[in-house]
Amino acid sequence: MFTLSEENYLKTIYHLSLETSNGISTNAISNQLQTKASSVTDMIKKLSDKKVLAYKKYKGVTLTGFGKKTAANIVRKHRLWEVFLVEKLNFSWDEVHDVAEQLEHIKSPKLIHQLDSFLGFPTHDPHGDPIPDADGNLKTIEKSLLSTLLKNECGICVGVNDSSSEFLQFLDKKGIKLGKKITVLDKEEFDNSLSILIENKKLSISNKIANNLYIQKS
Amino acid sequence: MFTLSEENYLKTIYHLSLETSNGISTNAISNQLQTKASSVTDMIKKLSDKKVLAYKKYKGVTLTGFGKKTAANIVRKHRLWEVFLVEKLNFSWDEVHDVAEQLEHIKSPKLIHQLDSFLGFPTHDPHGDPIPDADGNLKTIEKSLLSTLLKNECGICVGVNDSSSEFLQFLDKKGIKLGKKITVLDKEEFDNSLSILIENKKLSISNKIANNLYIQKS
DNA sequence: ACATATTTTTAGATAAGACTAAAAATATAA
DNA sequence: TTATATTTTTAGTCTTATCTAAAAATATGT
Repeated sequence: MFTLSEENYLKTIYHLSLETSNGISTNAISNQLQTKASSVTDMIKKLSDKKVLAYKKYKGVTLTGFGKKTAANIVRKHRLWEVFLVEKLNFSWDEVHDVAEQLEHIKSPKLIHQLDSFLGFPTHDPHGDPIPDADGNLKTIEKSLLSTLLKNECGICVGVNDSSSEFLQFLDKKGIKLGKKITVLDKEEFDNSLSILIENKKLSISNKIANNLYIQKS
Repeated sequence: MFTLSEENYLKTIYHLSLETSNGISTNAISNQLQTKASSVTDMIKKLSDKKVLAYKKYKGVTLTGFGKKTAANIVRKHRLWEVFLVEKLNFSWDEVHDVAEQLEHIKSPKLIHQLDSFLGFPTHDPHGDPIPDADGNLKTIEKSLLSTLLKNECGICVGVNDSSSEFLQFLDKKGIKLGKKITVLDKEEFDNSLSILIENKKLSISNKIANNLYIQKS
């Protein structure tokens, strides 16, 4: 069994592992968790004693198979709870993160199995992120940043790269929702801003926004 | 804000306060929480510094108004989650306690408000215990232990005194559920056992059982 | 009422998880 | 390749919540 802290480290290392194929450095972890590198070293030792991390001094860490599964299960819980909050309790997608951050640590296999069933076995959370299955496997879909689309290309909005409430509220304000079709009308060389079409409305989108919206090309 | 431990002490003291009108002794708390008396003394000091307990050395503690409200809110969360688990996730009433024990510590006023609404503003948990309202007020109903009923008296089964899974499973096996009408057909002087009628079936009930079932007389 | 028993508190220790400061290892650049 | 910068680890400290053992206060029984 893992403590709250151990679970938070595991989850962070899991997320970092999905972004890089190398080992995860002490500093990368401490940046993410807002702790000091020395605290990370301590925890790394504990987690590698518990067989969830492979660790060689000064060489960073990688998750073991067991560690990957354990971490994926925490992420699974987090995302299922997010679906619950949005679908059943009328939370908006920018309000769910902090609560799910707490709920993900509840220990009850039956609870998560029943919740999954109650929600109709969802495959993605409200931000478009995939929900790992009970074995910890992730089904990733083909998606591209909106900023990589060329003029006249189009696709469905399927996810966000930044899930801060500021960004999500900005999207709400602009009427940009997951599932909507987006067409790139024009690209501005000068500042990499885009002119897009969404639900018959023309919008001007900065590069910063386009770099944080995922599109499934169609 | 209160830590997990602080919340558990508060909740325990709250429950003990409902049973006795006196101050709560250090030993009573340590028995309930399975900790040592010295640990209780430490925590009592911390909680009285935080203004939730009134404390005089060697004299036991009582909850302040603020403490009572804080504790009632934890109990409110516990019982709402129990309703959720039984009504929405198909848990049985003997499976909910340990999970609710974890869920009660989730901090989100919106979550609990929305959950309450989602559940249709329930007034009692699956064991018949009243759910404190958002201000911490408890509405207690008139109820008596089955063992105090006289021959030929009857009433509705409205709660349990012992909510261990052993006892609850025993009730399931006997077909005794909350809401059912129970009539005392006979009382045995020798061992204080009862002969009762429930749903047209005659059952023999030991004194131990009758001492743990609450009846609303009718 | 006084000796004994019980309860409660104090004092000091431990483990987890964080920290700071300094040392050691590794990476980078002239 | 050698000096410098960066990263990581070690060593030691702090806080929270627990513990044991002993001291102090209160309660009980004859």
